[in-house]
Amino acid sequence: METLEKTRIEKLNKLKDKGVEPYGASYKPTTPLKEVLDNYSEEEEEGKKVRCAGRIMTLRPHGKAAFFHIKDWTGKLQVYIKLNNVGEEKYDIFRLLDLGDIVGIEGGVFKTRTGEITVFVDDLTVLSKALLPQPEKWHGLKDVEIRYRQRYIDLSSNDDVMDLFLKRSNIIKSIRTFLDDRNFVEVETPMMQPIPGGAVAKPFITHHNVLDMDLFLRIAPELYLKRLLVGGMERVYEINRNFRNEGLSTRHNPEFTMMELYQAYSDYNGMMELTESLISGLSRELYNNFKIPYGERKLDMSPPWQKSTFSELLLKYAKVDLGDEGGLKEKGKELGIEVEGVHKDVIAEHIFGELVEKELWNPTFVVDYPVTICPLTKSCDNDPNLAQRFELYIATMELANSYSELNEPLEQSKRFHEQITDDDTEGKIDEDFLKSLKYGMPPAGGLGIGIDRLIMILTNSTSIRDVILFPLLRQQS
RNA sequence: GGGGGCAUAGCUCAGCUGGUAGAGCACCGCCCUUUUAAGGCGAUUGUCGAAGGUUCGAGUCCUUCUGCCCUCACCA
Repeated sequence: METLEKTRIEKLNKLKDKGVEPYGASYKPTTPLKEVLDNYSEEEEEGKKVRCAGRIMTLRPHGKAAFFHIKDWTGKLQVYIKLNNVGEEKYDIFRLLDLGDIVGIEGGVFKTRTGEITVFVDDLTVLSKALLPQPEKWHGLKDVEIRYRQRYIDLSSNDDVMDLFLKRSNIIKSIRTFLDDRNFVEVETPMMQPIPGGAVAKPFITHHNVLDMDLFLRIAPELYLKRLLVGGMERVYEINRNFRNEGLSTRHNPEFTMMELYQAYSDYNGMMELTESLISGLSRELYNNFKIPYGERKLDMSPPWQKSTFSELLLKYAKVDLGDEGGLKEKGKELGIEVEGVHKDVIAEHIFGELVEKELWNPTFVVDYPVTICPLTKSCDNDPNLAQRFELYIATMELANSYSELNEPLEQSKRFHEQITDDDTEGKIDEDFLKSLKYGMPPAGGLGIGIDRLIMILTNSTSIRDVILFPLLRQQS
């Protein structure tokens, strides 16, 4: 409503009339509010002066004095302002403040008779006058559409949302530390690629004007990271966005954050160890426990994690043998899956998605996929039809994907060309990548972890939109 | 794209079988110098998502559209 804004603009002008600059410059140094609360001790700190800044969240005026809470991203602190103490001029300025305004305060710390640590204001500075009101203090902001579209209000009014995104940042920091400790280096590879590769997905297309050249937002960094292996960078990782022009759901956002890493002289077994150590370690770091809540249930992240082969699980939950083409087709038809002219392994993959994934609750490594659906993966020594690949499932979600990387150039070339005729995808092969392999890529383990999904698991969020600051929504008309 | 649900004040929500649009908080005015969902008194607050239709009369019933949520399909 317009009048709410209007009355605030009037107050803004009154502040200006009083010579107050309502949009202050720097205000330093300030003590984080949590620190004020943590450091307080009755004997020594009574009356100790502090300087703090934050947004006014509650306001309880009592005529010639008032209590209010200010909030910063560490916590909430009560402030007491009294006419006698700050003088009429300051107090009149204070009277023009509203919920949502950002102020700086200076004063002595004390405890009220109800026992709350409070700052007794000596000086007050207006740092930002808010023209629109914050959501209601008691219920906060619940409307998910406003929460996603105007995340700034969500963050400022819902503490748990702020906590979650700070947690997200810390998790990613921990991942970096973990990898740095294992001597990985972080790199950045092209987000705009002339040939989108490294995964099967529809890309976004964009155009470079000066070069008059179509480019694709990357669907995966894989082929570039492997070039770095060829170049001799033995342990590389990248945490960055991938873009896939496909549907949206509680588990899919068109741009999402992926961590991909490659470790020379390792293989998918090495990647399994790394994955388990990383993710179980994160759950312990966050919860001090391997048993963590997710949705209505609990997840048991205690290592070692269960390991099952693709075909075992297919047999167990779909009652069909990976080698039984007829059985797979029949099962596929039952489930309404396209089977005509489709390779049996692709059918198996779909059946797996339909019947097996939903059973995989606690962390499970699914290993040894049919090689036909793994064009970038080395096949198993004891069975050329199986690939040295695992996918990690947690809470029925595919969370990670890993291979013993195929480093044989001629075989890689052959698989690319076969895949193209099969899939009729974009029809382009990254020939430079194939060329790079001919210079010799060390055997290596590769791993991709969907970071948003990992954050979902670790923060008990059931929608990917709750862990992405600005999820994609339709433009409002 | 298919199926299901939702949209009422700035926010959180009521609104029954169709009969003059409500509450709490916020906002506005007055009182109040240790309160904490401060309190007391008073006043205001609306394109009921949009457009059509049925009806004497629509927030309510019907149709279409828009947006969001869930779900299925594609995928990670």
